[in-house]
Amino acid sequence: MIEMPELPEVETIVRGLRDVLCGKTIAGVEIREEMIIGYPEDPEEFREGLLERKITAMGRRGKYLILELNSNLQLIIHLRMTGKLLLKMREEEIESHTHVILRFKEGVDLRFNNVRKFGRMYLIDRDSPEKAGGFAGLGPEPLSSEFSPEVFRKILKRSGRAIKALLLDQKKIAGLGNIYADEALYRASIHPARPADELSREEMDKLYQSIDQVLKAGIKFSGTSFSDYVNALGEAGSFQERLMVYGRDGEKCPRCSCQINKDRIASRSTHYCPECQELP
DNA sequence: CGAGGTACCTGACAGC
DNA sequence: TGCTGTCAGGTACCTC
Repeated sequence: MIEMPELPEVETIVRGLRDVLCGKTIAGVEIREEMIIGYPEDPEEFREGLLERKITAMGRRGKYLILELNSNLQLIIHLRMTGKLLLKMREEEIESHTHVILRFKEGVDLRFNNVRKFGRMYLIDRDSPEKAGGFAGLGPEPLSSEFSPEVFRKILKRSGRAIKALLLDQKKIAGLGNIYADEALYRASIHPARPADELSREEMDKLYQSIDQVLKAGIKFSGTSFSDYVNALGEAGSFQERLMVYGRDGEKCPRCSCQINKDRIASRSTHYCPECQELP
């Protein structure tokens, strides 16, 4: 199981759940913590809306999971900081911090588990994405063809904000979080506090490539797990072993051997090498 | 529009 | 041991 998911972790979760859940019908919904339900406002409406619905497909957009249901409905899930989706047999003991349980006719449970209760579930009509939090306002999907180097440069040129803040802004680019933003900036040798519109064209293109590479590598290694969890398929993510700067403050930079810094930039803890990622 | 702060909530960990 | 303060991978909302 994976905690605190960014794009690669959510993608890993979707891949692990898709084959198991597609075609299954929701026979019961247990809401143990109402604040998790983001839409409809009435949790009972959420519960009744899900009953007898079949999951027809699963996908992802940014850090949101999408469960396609019949009757033109979508169940949109955002795990925020500590959310997990656990696939369990109905008779298995319910873990603490389990807030919503979808029970399938086939005897399987999908359990939404979330220590900090920041995560949300939205049941919406497919044509009303604006009801699912920031879902409708997401920027381009970084691993899709719509996200070209040209599109990326335009986004950066329109803003004088710190590049790190821009990378974390889901309205600009969907799916990057604090880990992968730091890792992408390190790979591109760009200081996180640099104003976005002051990067050279070469730096912008290098950062574009770094984002692509770090996200694909994250997916390849099934995401980053900081605890000894496994995903729905029983696989543990291992990308934490390949992080270059995140969580490695005080250690030596793999490139130049000077000490990795941890500072507060764009109101977030930010890891970088002061030597390779110099301010001009 | 953006920056910066607060809020949401709980647990882990460091320091005393 | 236990108290206190700080921190955590995310986002929404507020004010300036």
